[in-house]
Amino acid sequence: MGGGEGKVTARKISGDARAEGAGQGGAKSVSAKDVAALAGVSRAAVSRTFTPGASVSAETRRKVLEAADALGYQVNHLARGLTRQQTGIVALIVAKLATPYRSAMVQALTGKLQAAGKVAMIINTDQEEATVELALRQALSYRADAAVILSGMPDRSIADLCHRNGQRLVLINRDDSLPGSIQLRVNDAQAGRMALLAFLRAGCRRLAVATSCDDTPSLLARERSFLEEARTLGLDVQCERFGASGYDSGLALGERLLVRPERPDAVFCTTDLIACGVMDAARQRFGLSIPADLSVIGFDDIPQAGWEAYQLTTFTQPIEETASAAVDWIARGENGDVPCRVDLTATMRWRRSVRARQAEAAPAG
Amino acid sequence: MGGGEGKVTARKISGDARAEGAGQGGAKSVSAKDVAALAGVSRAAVSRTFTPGASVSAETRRKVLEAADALGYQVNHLARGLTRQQTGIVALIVAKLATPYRSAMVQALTGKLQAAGKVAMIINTDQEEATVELALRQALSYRADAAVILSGMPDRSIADLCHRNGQRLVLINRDDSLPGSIQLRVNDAQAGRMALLAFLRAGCRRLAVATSCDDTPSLLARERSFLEEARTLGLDVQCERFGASGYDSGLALGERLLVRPERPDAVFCTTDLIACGVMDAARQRFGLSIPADLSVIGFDDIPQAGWEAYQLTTFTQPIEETASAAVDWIARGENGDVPCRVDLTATMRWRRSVRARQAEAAPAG
DNA sequence: CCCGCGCTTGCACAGCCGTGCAAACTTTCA
DNA sequence: TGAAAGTTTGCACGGCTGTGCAAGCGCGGG
Repeated sequence: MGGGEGKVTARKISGDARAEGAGQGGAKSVSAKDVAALAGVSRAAVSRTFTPGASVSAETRRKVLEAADALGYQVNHLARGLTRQQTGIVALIVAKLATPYRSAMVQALTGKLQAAGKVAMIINTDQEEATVELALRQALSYRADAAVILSGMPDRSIADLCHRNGQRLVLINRDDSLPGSIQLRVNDAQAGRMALLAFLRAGCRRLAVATSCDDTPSLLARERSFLEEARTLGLDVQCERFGASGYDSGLALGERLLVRPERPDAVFCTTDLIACGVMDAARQRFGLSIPADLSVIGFDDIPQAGWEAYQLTTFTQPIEETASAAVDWIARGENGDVPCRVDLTATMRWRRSVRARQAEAAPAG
Repeated sequence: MGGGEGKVTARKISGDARAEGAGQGGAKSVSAKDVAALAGVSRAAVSRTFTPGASVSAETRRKVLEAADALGYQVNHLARGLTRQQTGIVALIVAKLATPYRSAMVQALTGKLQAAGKVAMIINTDQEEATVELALRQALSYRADAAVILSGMPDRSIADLCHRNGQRLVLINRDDSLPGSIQLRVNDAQAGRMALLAFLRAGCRRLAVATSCDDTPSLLARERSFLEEARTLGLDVQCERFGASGYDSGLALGERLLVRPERPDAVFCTTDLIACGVMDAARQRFGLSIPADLSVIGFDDIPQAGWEAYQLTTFTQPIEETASAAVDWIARGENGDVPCRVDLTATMRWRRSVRARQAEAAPAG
């Protein structure tokens, strides 16, 4: 095993591989060693060529790049992540990804992460077995730099585990505050109050809330703030709760609400999907017209809310801002252990699902 | 420290690690070495404990698991991927993730990949700079076991690169066949013909196609098969093409088509989103009623197609089957270099956007 | 009592990369 | 021309894991 040139690992790789990669199986990927052998330099030279700011002569660099190109070499980020503390991987923990709001958020996050030189790994918690805890452990095992939690809520002990392992946590609209994490929140409570006021100004009197059985903090905050504001003003509100927060639930909620003797003339839906269902129930099954007979306000401003068939007045989620805040915090890195909190605002988006102000002044006017 | 039933005191460790972590950054995660030290065994014993089928005594195993639990140890998948040939990472290359069809597909893929012990990495090609080539190189640099291409089409040379590096390719509805890859296709062409026949049976005579300027193979196949079948039968079809394949384009397409003197009474839309736009244009801007005045058929069967406001007759994408086929092929591994192709069928889903058969017999019998 | 056998366990190396350090080389200046 | 300064390069190690190999250990059988 002398230092003789018998160590030719990359036996005419260039020619062979170039000619036809279909040699056989070939599950082995090319490494820096192969490139070094082909270029006739040391492996360190290869490494330095791909490390910005390292000292390599132009000639060596050229040879290395040439060989790398011929072999199709890509630096192994996994091995690089071993020595560096950064893998560049960010785990996105999410359930019901196919939902319009969720998918828009994931799209924004993946795009911005990529622009920041990171890469997103999706961990799906749709199956019951896949709890948030399991998801976080998986993220940990891939040494993700950070994990973004879009669904569910991690146990405090698991969060500690992440923190101890140097994995930072981004909580989007979760209500607990954890060490070494950032919390991104939207003004759900304020939105609930604004919705109520909007209905009152429009002259609506028989108010209702349609929401799901999911106990997501955001949904609860929207519902509660609406109800509380109403109670403060001495108004009664019918509240109906059913199923998951999707279109079908909205349909069912609409039927339940509109069949009542005291038929509501305004429904605040905690989700746009629910709102679309309620609107369809009102129109198709009760022959009501919107906003003349029924005013509806939703939340999220999903694309469908802007469709001609709905023209739903709603609250626009600050998706881009949220994603930017998350990615900035992740990319910034190293900001100590103090939990950080960022508040973002969902702004009201007026369309045509709330009737115009009535002649008579609203009490809250 | 003798090994005499060392009941590991979790509290002490945790406290220690906590303190250290809080000291500064604490980006270091716990490794097998740490666990070995705490458990009083060799590092190899730790490794074996977490390797199914390896030889470890019950006693050692217990000590290791206890220590691992106390420290919150997770096997480093990245380092494991170094020695094994498998990283367990599968790259999903996708643009416009927020689209209903795409997000549903990604949800299905991530779920099934996870169930198969893999994990999905999302590479977003929305930005112009992020071409499919770049995406594949990134996948390569993370040593993904496979890459699933949902958008765009890789150059042949890049595909060769992947192949040479042992990265397998899954092409979903792409038209090129590449070495070491699997191609999943849907019967777009058949669907186009079926749509035409459905219109004819319903007694429609003034046929039209609404599609986008995207040159996705699937969309082209749907459009062309519809047009060709019509020509075969000696029928004339108006074809309008505009923008990207989203709702807004559908709205615009509807306006362009319906303003014509020869107003169509049937429109085949190559996408459900386009179909929803066309329907809304017809109803809101031209006061038409569907299906009495206009029949519409879409493609994809996105959730909105089933909403009360649309009740769109369309073709159901075999999303679950496609995802299963992809994941099965990926998990199966090692199936030689011969390109593989799987054909799946999108089945027609009848709803209420095509009018019932007219009394007079359609020419196509 | 001794030997062989099976189970455990530790050593050491491989897998891939980045980087400190020292040696070798090039360039510049006196 | 010689020396000093600066640049480039290779060696070797560290980061984390899996695993072949051989040694250690306990145990049953002759």
